[in-house]
Amino acid sequence: MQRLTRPHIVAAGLRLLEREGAAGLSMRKLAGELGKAPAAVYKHVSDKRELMCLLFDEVSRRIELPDPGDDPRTAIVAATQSAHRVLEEHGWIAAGMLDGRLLGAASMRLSEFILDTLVRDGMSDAQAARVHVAIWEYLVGHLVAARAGAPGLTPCPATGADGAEDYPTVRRVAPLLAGMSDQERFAAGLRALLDGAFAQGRSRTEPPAAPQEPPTAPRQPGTDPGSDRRSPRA
Amino acid sequence: MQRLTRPHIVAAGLRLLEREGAAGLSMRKLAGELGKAPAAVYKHVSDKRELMCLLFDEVSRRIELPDPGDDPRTAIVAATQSAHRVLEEHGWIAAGMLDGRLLGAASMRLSEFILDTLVRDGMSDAQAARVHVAIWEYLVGHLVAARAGAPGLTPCPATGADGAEDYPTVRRVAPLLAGMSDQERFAAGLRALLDGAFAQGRSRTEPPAAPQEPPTAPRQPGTDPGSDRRSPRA
DNA sequence: ACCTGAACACCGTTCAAGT
DNA sequence: ACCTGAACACCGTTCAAGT
Repeated sequence: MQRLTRPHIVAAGLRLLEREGAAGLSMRKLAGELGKAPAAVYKHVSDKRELMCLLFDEVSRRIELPDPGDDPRTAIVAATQSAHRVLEEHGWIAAGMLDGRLLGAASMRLSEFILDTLVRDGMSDAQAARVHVAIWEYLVGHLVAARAGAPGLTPCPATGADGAEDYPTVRRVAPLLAGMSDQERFAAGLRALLDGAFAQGRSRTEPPAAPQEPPTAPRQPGTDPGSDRRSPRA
Repeated sequence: MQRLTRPHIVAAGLRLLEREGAAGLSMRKLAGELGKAPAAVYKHVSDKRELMCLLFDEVSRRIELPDPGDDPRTAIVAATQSAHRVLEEHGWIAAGMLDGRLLGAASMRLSEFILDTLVRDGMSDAQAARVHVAIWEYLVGHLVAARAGAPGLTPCPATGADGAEDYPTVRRVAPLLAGMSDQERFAAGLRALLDGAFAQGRSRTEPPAAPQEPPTAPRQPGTDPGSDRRSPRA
């Protein structure tokens, strides 16, 4: 009866996702939810991936950015924690994350905030880029790993990993994770990452190369790290 | 002609994955690759997920652990870098990561190594658990995010995120990432994470709570972090 | 025991045809 | 313009029946 619009589609998609999870969203069910034929959706959205982008963007809009006045570390932790809280409510995001290109306008807001805060604090553009990506990767990893169960805690059956005798430390330590909230673990890891990054940024301008090179890692010769000059506006 | 065995199935699965990627592996194609009917596979493997576990375990076996003699940080970076190198060769692992329970015997080896190294260095069991999970999450995040494209670099079309005018810092800084190798970025982020974690471990035994609480984060009252005593063997 | 054929209940996507 | 019906080329999984 109603004419189909993109906002309708996005709303129905989120409803379906909330109700049935990542596996419950299909173009066919979405059309059904809207009382239309499957093919009708394709007049408004080119792809299932485009739909996922739209949905991710809608959710990302709810990420709150704090006042950047404080300590840069504090501001970045707060912004990233907000992103973590918003995104972890939607389990399907972790699943969508890896067919790629989910990033949209709303997630760019977070990136801009983090990068700007880092550079304003005096970090070089190149170092800020590195730190920002590391933060994003840690966030993504936390979201994905939280869905999958902590490592060592929940082994796959039928691979000969009963988890017990051969791995005593895993066995002793793994239960300790149960008593910690996800939020707290995330914040602690994030602060560690930032503390380390700020310490790195203070001691050297060049990307980490010579000091404490790990023994197994082969050195790659021709990887020019590019311009590592200070930003002109800092 | 040949009788079907689990090793045959695993080998064929890896072949298919290498040839066609994550989306190219289906139970039906796998059966076809082996010259059998789809249903035949289910006599040897209960599930597609069990198959994925078997495949992940096979690949994880190739992770190399260094001599734990050196500096704990160096040893952990080397082990995790080895895991990174092994796992990033197989793009399908990122995809498989999040229907969960992929962890098996081979990935437990890495967990045991990291936890053991941390505890042997004098870290409390609880702190070691936290740091280990953070490392794992960063590794997973890096694998997933590398598949998806760096944040801010490759926005989704059709969300109004052309990436240009509203996000000047992203625009200026994003290209700098292109000149850095994945390996180097990963190692840098990992070292930052570890540096921060070791610094945290040195300054306090309790999980991070009071100092520099971010403004947006609501405090959760009843989250008992559990026993944080030293390991008896350290 | 091990395997096949056939089916069940789904997918994303396309396209001629209708209104 | 917007939508429907029907189809194409797939999925994972099950199960009676064959050898």
